[in-house]
Amino acid sequence: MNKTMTKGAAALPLNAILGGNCIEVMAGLPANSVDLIFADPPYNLQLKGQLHRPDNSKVDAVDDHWDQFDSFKVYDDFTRAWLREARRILKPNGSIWVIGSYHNIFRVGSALQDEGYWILNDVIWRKSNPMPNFRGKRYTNAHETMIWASKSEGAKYTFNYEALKALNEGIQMRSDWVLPICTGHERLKNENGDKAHPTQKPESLLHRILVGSTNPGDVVLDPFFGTGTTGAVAKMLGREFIGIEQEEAYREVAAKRIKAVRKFDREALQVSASKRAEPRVPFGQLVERGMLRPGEELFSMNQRHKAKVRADGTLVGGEVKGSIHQVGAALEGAPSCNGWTYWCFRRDGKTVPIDVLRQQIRAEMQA
Amino acid sequence: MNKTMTKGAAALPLNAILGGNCIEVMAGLPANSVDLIFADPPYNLQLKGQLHRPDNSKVDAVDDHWDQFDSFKVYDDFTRAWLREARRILKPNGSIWVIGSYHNIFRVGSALQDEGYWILNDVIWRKSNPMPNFRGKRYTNAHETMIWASKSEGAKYTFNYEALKALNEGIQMRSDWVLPICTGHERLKNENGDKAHPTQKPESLLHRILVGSTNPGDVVLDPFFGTGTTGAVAKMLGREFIGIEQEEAYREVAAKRIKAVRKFDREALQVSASKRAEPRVPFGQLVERGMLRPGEELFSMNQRHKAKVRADGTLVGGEVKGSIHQVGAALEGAPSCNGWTYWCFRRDGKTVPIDVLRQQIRAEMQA
DNA sequence: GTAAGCCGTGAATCATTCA
DNA sequence: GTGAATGATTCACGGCTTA
Repeated sequence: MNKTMTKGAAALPLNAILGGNCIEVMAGLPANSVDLIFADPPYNLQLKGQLHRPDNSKVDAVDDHWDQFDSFKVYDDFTRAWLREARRILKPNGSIWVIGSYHNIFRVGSALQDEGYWILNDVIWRKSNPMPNFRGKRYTNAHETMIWASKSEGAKYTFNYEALKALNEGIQMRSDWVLPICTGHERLKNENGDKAHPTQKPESLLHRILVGSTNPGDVVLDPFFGTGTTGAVAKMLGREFIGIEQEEAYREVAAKRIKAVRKFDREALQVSASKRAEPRVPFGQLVERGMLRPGEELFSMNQRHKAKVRADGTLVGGEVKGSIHQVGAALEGAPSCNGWTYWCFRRDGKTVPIDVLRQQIRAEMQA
Repeated sequence: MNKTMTKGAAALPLNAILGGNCIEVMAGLPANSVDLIFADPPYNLQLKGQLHRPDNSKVDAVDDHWDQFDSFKVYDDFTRAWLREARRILKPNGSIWVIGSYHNIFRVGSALQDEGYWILNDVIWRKSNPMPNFRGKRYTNAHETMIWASKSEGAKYTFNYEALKALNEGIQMRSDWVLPICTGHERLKNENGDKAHPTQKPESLLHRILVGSTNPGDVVLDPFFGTGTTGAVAKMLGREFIGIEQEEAYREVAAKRIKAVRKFDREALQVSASKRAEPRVPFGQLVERGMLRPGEELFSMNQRHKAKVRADGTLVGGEVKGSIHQVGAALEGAPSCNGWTYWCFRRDGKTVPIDVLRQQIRAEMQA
């Protein structure tokens, strides 16, 4: 299953789990090469010795001067360093997801903005079965926060709007997702029955992220791979993955897990497409093909206006001449108008939107 | 109703709305004197052009001068300055709530931590009726984030656990609160009918915060008072308030509003628990959660039709694609169809209606 | 009087292609 | 690169009008 893809000087190892420090490993990967990054970085701000400064010098675990400020400083430096490498690797139209809790997410969000990413949404994972607060001293910590950002302002990121709307039964997907935490058979265990990883994320979370922000064949990088939830879901959904994980024990669990995953069949991976992707049909073609006759009258959806079709596919309505969109906008006094859904024609006493004719043409094109 | 309370050198004006810049005004207030701070600072939205709805009406966006900042640096400096003064004024066991969106909340959260506050929870306000995303380019922005923090680590902050549990029908209050946005009669209007303030917060939000984090008689400071929601709810609940607001027009509206507020009598607090309809469960969630696999076949109740599940929660049955309801209706030649009771899946040789899976999810949600 | 339907609106970083 | 043309896009409520 492993492949490599050559991009510029360095090669991009696909469907592989790489060992080592994620900042160093990412530094060896080619620029502008991955479509999506999902990152679940360490939350704990008291990591001390486990963290490296951006220059890779180790933080002294027995430093007497260790205090809260140092702690934030080191965490911020670490965060900025990995986010910088991640951004270099990301394709110009790629996007990143980062998950965290109130311990670290504000540091991460600020760093994302400072490094030039452009935040698209913050999304709340609302846990349907969180651990209660036993001491009754605070609110039940029932959610985690995810940040979705593009590489830069104005980038054309992937967002499968229709697919997400379909996932949500026809209503556009919101920024709060109700999903259970990872338990039961999905939760990976060691031989001794302990959980294999303390913060294993549910596959449902990655499913929604990958369906929404990638297309089949896209490359997904996870720099804090853990037990490989990102890789497992990527494989199911026909995406390529690259995992980076420092701990050998986790790499082993992840490799075994992903090996057992079956990819969904091709038909199942097809997802509701956006109308923007449909081929463009000029209105004039309806006239050329005789679906509408020059001189025929069209009526606005609200029955308040009418216009006449001309041989070149423009309309005349009152004083206004122009495209179906221009005439519709002018008659309504609106800044814009979708002529396809605005205008109707009459056949056998019935009023039919002209969009029906466009759909006929599109159906023929596919056949 | 106004009183003053002398603390050290300066006097603490109670139940007053102070004009001027909040940083300067706070600088004139005595240290360690207020029990709670609620702050709804400018979000720094950075909006570009005009946004239209699909019906071509204009979205009345926040374009006020007070929300404009030249850069993150300027915004950060402003944030740190007011948070520093706020912390000085706060009693050692007091706490602070700050609300924001992804535009600013990460800056605010980092600043809180850097200034020495200790974050207790981040709390999500899940809006039951948010404005949709009109262009289909992102997730519906359906929530805002609040941060609750004590003055320092180890402080003995107020948390009325039992009162909140009672508010939540006997279940421990979680970090996500579902509340509607401020509309209807509660929304303050100018004489011309326009909204008096672009971002008025619902009283329900402040109600929960004040019940949870203060006791009767406590002093609540709001440095971005706006139209005085904090003051109004504080008065209802028998707390003292101090408001700071730069814009005279807002101060006038707030003063008038608060004057009309009556302190609660017990009876008014009794709110009939609204019977909620059963929560809607999108079919896609069964797929995301692995209860049904993409590619798996479903069978109609009458065994006459079958269809395949796709990754986005739509079905393919013969030539027909769409939701469980749409495909069921099409295959039956019926105008409509309840897909939940129409489709079945097979497990261990048995045929089971998919509605069983929905009931499982609902049971989890209620637990 | 009541029910059904239309209209307005809310903290929004909200387009893409072709000439 | 710039500007014009095409044409895609909304959920939950509250208030008011009409039947």
